[in-house]
Amino acid sequence: MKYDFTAIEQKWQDIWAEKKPYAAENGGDKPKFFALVEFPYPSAAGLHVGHPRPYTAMDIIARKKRMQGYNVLFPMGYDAFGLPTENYAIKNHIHPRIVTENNIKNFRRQLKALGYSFDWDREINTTDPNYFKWTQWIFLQLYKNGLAYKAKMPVNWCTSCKCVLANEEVVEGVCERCGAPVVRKEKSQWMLRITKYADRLIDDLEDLDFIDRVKAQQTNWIGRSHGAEVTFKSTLGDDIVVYTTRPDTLFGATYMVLSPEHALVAQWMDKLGNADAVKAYQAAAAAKSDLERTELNKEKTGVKLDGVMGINPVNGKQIPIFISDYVLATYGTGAIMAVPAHDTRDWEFAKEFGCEIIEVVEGGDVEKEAFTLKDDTGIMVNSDFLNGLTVADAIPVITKWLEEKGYGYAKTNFKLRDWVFSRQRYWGEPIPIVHCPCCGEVPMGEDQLPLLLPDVESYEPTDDGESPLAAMTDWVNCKCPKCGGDAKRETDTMPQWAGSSWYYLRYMDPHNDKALASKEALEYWGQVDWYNGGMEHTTLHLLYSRFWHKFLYDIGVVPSKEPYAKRTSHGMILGHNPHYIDNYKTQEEKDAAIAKYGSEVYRTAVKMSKSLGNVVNPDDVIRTYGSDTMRLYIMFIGDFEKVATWSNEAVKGCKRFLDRCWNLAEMASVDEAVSSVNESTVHKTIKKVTQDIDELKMNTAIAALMTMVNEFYSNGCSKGDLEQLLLMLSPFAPHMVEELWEQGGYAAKYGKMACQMDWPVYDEAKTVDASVEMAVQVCGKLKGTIHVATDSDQDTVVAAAMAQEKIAKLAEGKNLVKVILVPNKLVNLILK
RNA sequence: GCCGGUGUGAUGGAAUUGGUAGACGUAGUGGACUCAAAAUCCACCGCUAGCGAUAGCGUGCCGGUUCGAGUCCGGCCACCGGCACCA
Repeated sequence: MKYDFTAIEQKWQDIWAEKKPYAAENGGDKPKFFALVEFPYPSAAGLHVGHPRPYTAMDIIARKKRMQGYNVLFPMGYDAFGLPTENYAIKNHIHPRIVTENNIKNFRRQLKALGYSFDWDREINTTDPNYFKWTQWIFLQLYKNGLAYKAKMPVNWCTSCKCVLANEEVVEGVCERCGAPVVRKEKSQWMLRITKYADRLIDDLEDLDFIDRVKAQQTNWIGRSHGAEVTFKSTLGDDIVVYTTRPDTLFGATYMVLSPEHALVAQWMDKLGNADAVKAYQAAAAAKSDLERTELNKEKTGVKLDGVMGINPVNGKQIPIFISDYVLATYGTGAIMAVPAHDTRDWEFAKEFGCEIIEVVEGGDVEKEAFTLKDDTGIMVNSDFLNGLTVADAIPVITKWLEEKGYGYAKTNFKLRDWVFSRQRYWGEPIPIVHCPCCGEVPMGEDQLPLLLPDVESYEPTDDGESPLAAMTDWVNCKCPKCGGDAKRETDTMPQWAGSSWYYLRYMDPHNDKALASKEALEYWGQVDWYNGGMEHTTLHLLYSRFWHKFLYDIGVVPSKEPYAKRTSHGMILGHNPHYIDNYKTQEEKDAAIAKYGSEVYRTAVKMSKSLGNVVNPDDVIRTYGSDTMRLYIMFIGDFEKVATWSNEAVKGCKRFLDRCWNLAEMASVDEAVSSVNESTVHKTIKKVTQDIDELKMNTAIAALMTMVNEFYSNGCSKGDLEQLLLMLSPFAPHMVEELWEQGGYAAKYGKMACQMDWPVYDEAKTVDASVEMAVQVCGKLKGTIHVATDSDQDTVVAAAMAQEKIAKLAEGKNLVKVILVPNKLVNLILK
């Protein structure tokens, strides 16, 4: 029999579609297990080889859990709102709904071709009105609880997408998606008060089984710092509130800096001796894009305000006030006290502008550089009642003093900002708010949801920053839900992250039209037990959905504080670099490549991209080798968490392995028991594979299966041996296994598919061999090996070692002073 | 600058967490089968010296702890990812 993978894979995919062995029950006696992978954005390009990596890994886990007796929920859906679809639609004059439909069809076909054990009856789509009805419903709850609000503020504006972006979507001053420069623009925007959850989003990480780098990245992003707010007076009588993490250094504050946008600057303007210079600086700062701000962060610039001084509350000293764009309007109070002796940025500024530098912590040379250590090594000086204290001791003393005098109080600050939640685009969930001339902002009635998108011809973005929906007057004009008068709809839509912030809940009860999911389903499934996804979502989707979930918990919708019990992350799949330096033969070609591509030429692997021509299409791999080979290879490629480079050569090894398994079926003897020669191999392999799958070490699990097959080839193989192999292989290569299971008569024997069988269990006693090979070391150096009975005692082992000619020779004329025995592993003889 | 991570043969990667470094795969070499090739099967495959048994070296670099270090500690170097004037 030939291994006709194309026919076999189609056959079993059809059977699974019909018999639904992967359907999850909402209840029952079995323990539940909710395995989740990030649902894809259905792009026009189709599935990339990067997608199958996490999908296959979680599929293997889901399949094994099912075989271990769990009721497994392993769902799939599409995160289908978003700009690329809209841009594609505009370019090709096709409605985004049609584009989305086509893309989803293609994705579904590709996912099914990979044989994933998704419960397809639970498929969801964020652009389905029955779905986004509940996205809008959650928005209304956020609104009613004061967590959604409209505010006029400077926002990130992508010059190419013509749309605002969240802070999380701006990377190094450019748009995360299209790479165009991002500028700041004053706009009225919908905001979500994620900052209210900042503390909980950090603190609750502790109890979660998330990989450390995810926790660290979220903690850094939220950026909690502890310090104090201190009120300085100005000589004009105003309060200037600053935030500092170093209240201990207050006596070293020799000047103040306000951000150029600070309200006091405008207030003081007509009293300033140099108003023109101040205005010019403000204008220059406002014109800078985020990119320019980050690029220009070396040289400190600023303007001193003539005619006003600050008064340091600890000593009444008058100190100058500057404006400078190194102080951000959006963090803390937008104003700082500058302590040049102990802050690098203040020190640089002070040197530039000739400000006084007063040392208040001993230990550095503050004329040469700022001394910034905040630990116990520094002792306070020049600080009146703080003198002699360590920094750590001084902080509570000064904080208490400030509180007693009414000058300030302890304060915690965060880098995290509220989430800019509106987008000036068409292809997103409409925000269900009505603007009424009499009643103001009015939320739509929940019974009016979903608020559908208008079906129109043109939905192109506008240059003036208005949503394309604004031009659709029939849709915009409506009645106020409160007073019934003429009103207008909100025309901005929600960002792409809205639909994905709660999608895992919908899988629990995807067809419910009364609630986002029933109470019973939410109670039954509880949390996602294991969620795998990309690191790039750590401070976007993953953080956002934790925030929404906590809110839903607070209003009693969900029973758990956190959505995901466990989070793992996969590395990217790279392609070969066509411009790698060794690909060029002559020196001239190499030099030309370096000139053209720079340091890129030194990388062997790079991100796959159309322009580099190194993209691997899963469809091609499946056509050539079959999807079982594709699944096996993408798991065998390397450490799951690290980046890996696709190799068309190495795929063959996995195909060969499956061929060998296929041929083994014909070689197997009729004996239905596990054969005695293979018994320990089989039990060892069960142990190894069972453990490795749970730890996401699919590469070594596959290696163990390969080793076992190699053993079968040398020892011979019984039907019983083969049965164990098929069971263990079934999560990895489900199509071929089902076929061999059927052909080998196992299906008839048990009346079940392989995927419905119990996962094999090992007997610890049978994993040990009768004899072992042990290493013999002399003074820690390997000198030979011996074969002894398993669990031999020290005397036996030493005797066996000494019986070797080479060891005996080394021992000649020396005393055996010490023996170190690692049972069944090694013996180390210390000879002197 | 701060946070997180990585560094092992020609190559992708293993190593039960302090115990025989290089499992498994790819590439390569030799052999069997074949008119031949592919496929398949068997064997070899870290470096240096030697016909050989063998000896020496070997997990980015330097040092330390230990009977024993890829693994632990101290100090460097290189690369990757994230954040970045956050007071």
